[in-house]
Amino acid sequence: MTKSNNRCDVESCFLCKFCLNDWMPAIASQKINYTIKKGEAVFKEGEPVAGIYFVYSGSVKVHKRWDTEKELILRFAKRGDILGHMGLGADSHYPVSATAIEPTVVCYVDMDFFRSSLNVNSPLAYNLITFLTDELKESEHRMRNLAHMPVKGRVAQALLTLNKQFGINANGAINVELSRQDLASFTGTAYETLFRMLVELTEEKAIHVNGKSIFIVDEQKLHIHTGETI
Amino acid sequence: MTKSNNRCDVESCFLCKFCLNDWMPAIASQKINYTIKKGEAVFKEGEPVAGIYFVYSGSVKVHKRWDTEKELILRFAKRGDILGHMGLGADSHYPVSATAIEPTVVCYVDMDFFRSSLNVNSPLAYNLITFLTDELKESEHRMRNLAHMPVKGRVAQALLTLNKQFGINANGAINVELSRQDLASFTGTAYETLFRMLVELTEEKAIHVNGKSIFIVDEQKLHIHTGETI
DNA sequence: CGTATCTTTGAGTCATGTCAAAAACGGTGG
DNA sequence: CCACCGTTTTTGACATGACTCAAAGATACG
Repeated sequence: MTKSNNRCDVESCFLCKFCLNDWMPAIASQKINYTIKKGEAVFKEGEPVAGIYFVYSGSVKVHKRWDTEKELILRFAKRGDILGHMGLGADSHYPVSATAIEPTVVCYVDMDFFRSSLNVNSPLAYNLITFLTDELKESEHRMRNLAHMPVKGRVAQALLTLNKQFGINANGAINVELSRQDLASFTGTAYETLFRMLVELTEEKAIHVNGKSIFIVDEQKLHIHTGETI
Repeated sequence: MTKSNNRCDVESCFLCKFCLNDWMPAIASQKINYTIKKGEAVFKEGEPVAGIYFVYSGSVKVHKRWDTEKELILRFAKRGDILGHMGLGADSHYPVSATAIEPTVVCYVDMDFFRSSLNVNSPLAYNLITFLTDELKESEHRMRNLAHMPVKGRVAQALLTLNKQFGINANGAINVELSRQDLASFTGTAYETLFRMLVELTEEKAIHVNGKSIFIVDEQKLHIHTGETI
């Protein structure tokens, strides 16, 4: 995790939207950039909260461990996304870990400073409220799916989510390099089970797998398993 | 759902904290009270968002359905708690239902009005941010548990949560009247499975069941199943 | 006192996790 | 270029936790 002072300017980042305005130069001056290697942590579960991060480039997985050997990946963050906002709550320890899944640059703002910015900048606060609400919605949605949706549907759901979040690359494959283990953790299932499901979905011609690349061939067939209308 | 205009004054409600101040009489004037019968809905999944609710008395379950026959109870709300804050997000439809589990009075504020209050009242916005963050934390915690924790542990966890939220009554039992079906839905399991787990926990002398009442006898033994240090 | 609802128990099935091992792959150094 | 080693993928067999279905008690209710 190496430090630098590049300014960042991300159209989709709601902090940037504010800190680039003339009337909020204070935030910009507080920003620090960190470069993070693949597999390296931005912060770890249980650590005291230092600040809040915004992804400038690369991608990060946000995960929570269970029983030393198992983990659940809660979400992914890419350019423009926030990390560490859970540090805003009552407890001053991160309840999750954030680990880069490819070389990543994040922009860091001290939590006290961010907190006071919220108090003087209501559009920023309002944007954060909308963001948190949508996160909560998504989280409760996935919670219900974990409770009631069979694994195959959850795999389908995970692929659709990744497709939406990362888009497709030049070849038409979902544009993330994600290990099978991580895909399993994101689905909330065992490695081998995930594997079998990918084979089944391939046989149904819903997806096509080539090495690490995954292509969504027929979105409708995935939706059948999620049991959700689009 | 019958309408009235009682003023409410709930120490633990963060809206009340603001709307009782002289400088925020506007909110108070906008509040409407609704009386809701047991089993009646405050709002239903899929309905267009009208406003935000605060529980004045009684208790409400917040739940999300799956497949017509199954549901997951996400949380409970009692005196002072918010309902319908998910309406603050991008989509203008409630993603969950809220149903009274006992006779309840809620206080209603129109969403547009609440939104504009947030813009002019930064302490209110800041409080909401803290609240949403803690909700999100809790939600992701339960998400991980649903993915990895066995049912017995989740039952234990559910009982500990209920104990914490509702406290105990004069007899020492957890102070909610909750159907077994609802307890199962809160745990994210089938009715019969929940039942067997309650029997097992009773045999282990971790809890004691008497009719609908549940007593926590040995909190430590419950914690063993949740696998979490206190 | 009959009907409906909820509780309790039993038995069977199935999905999913676990374990183990073979096969394929990728890199490294001689 | 090849032999070697570590890692990831792939497959098979198995164990079991949890859900389903069904039916018998119990309790509430009108």
